[in-house]
Amino acid sequence: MIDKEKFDEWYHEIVEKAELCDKRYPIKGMNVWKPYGWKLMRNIDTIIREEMEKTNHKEVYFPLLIPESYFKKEAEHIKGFSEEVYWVTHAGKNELEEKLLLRPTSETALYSIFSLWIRSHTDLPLKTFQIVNTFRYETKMTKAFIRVREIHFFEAHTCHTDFEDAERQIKEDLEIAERFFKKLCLPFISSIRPDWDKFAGAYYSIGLDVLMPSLKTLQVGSVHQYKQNFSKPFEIKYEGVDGKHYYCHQTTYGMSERVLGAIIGIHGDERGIKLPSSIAPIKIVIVPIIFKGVEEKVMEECRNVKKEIESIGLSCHLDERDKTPGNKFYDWEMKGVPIRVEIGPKDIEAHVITITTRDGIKKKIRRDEIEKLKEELNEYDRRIYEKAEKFLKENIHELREIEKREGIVELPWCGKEECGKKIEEEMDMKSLGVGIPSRKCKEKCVVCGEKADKWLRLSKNY
RNA sequence: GGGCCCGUGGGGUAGCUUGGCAUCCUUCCAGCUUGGGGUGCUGGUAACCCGAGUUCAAAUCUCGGCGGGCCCA
Repeated sequence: MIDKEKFDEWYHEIVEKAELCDKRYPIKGMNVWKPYGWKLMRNIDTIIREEMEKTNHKEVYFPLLIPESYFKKEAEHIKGFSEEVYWVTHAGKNELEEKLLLRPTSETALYSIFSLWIRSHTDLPLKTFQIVNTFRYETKMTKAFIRVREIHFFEAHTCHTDFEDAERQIKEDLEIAERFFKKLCLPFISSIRPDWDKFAGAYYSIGLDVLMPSLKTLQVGSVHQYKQNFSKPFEIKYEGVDGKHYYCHQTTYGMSERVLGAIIGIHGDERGIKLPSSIAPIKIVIVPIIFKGVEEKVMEECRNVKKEIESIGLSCHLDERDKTPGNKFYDWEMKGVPIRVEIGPKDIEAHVITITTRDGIKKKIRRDEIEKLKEELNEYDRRIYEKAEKFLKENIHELREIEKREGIVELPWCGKEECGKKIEEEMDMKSLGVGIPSRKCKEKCVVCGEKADKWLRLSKNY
C-alpha cells in the first residue's frame, strides 16, 4: 500500500500511467475514459447489473434533461443541489421557454413518470435502476474518478406500499453492497449519516465508506430512505386493497466511478494498480522469454498455453510485442493484471510454467495442471482483500475524549446536533455518522458530559 | 466563500529575477543489437496555454481569460 504522504501525488500519476483516463480534456472535472479504464468501469457495471437482476430490479434509462418545473417540486432537494446544476437555457439562438437542467441525480425525472406508472398496490414494489451520466458543477478541487463533474452514476429507485417494506428494501441494499464490495475486494463500513449531512430530501441516509491510504475516507455508495418526502410533491399514489389512495414510500441506492477510485487507491502500490480478478479485463498475461534460435518453439508453447487457459474460462493475453521481458513485466504490473505467466526454454524443458501474482508470489505450475490458475486467482483475491481489511481495522480508533487521531475515530455522543458539530470542529474532521450495526455506548458525551448512547464516527474525507 | 502558487515537445523538467540561439530525462518512430526484472548503440519526430499590451525584439515584463495545484473557513 502506498504511503500516506505520497498518496495524492501517486494517485494523480497512476491513473494516467495505467491508461485509465486522460486528464488533458480542457474542462475541469471532465476526463476522458481510455479503453482500459472504461473496460474496468463496464466490468464493475456488469457486477452491479447482475446484483440488480438477482434482486428483481429492472433497468430503465431516463432522459438527461429535466424541466425546471420538475426539479422544483421538492423544496429540500432543490436547495441541496441548486448551486451545482448546469442549465440549458438556449436552443440555437432562441431562449427556451422553460429552462432545462442536466440531471445532478434523477429523482425528479423518474418520479414525475413514476406517478403515471403506479396506479394500484399491485404495481408495487416498483424496483428500478439506471446507469447514466449525471452532472454536478463541483467548485472544489476535482480528482479523477473521485470528484468529477460528469459522474458515471448507478442509481436504484424503488417505490413501496409502506415504510416497513421500504425498510426491507434498505436491508436488501446493504446485503447487495456486502456482496458487491466483496467481489471487488473492498472492505467498507456503513454509517447512518447525521441529520445535518443527509441527502437533500431524504428522511435518513446511509453512507458506505472505504478508507484510502491517505487515511481519508471515500464515500463509495449511499442508500437513502425517502419515506414520503418525494411521493407527496410528485403525487406518486396507489390504490390500496381497501380502495383508498396512499402515497408511496421510496428508497434509493447510488454508486459511481468512485468505486474504481477506491480500487486504485486501496490495492495500488508503487508499481501500479492491482485489480481484483472479478473485473480485470486480462486475468492472466503470458510473457514469452525468447532466446535466439528458439523463438518459434517458445511462441508455439505460449500459444498452446493461452488456448488452454482460455478453455478453462479465464481471459488471457499473450504479449508478443518486440520489447524485453522486463519491460513487459513493468507494463502489466502498472495495469494491475492479477497473474503473469512466463514461458521460456527452461520451462518448456521442465514441463512447467512460471507464474507471478501481482502481489508478488512466484511459483512454478506443472504444465498439465493449468486449471490450478483458478485457485491461484482466488487466493490472490483473498490476500488483497485481507490486506485491505487489516488496514481498515487498524485505523478505526475508539476514543473516550477529544484527541488528535488519524484515520477513523469513534467518540461517545449524546445525539445533539450542537455537540456533533462541536466534535467535528474540535477533531477537524467530518462526521460519517453512527455505525451499522450500531454498538452499545454507555459513556458520557465528549462535549456536554450528558449520557451518550451513540458512538459518532468521524474522519477526514474526500 | 477567502488566500497563495503554477501552466515550456506525448509525460516530467531547465531557462523567467537581469527580454535576444530553448536544456536535460523519459516516451514515441526507424534500423541493428539484446531478451528469465526497464539491453546497448545510431539516427529521427516533437514544445513556450489562449488573447491583448509594452518593446527593435517576449517563454521571460503587464493585464485579462482558460486550465491545473495547494492552504484556510
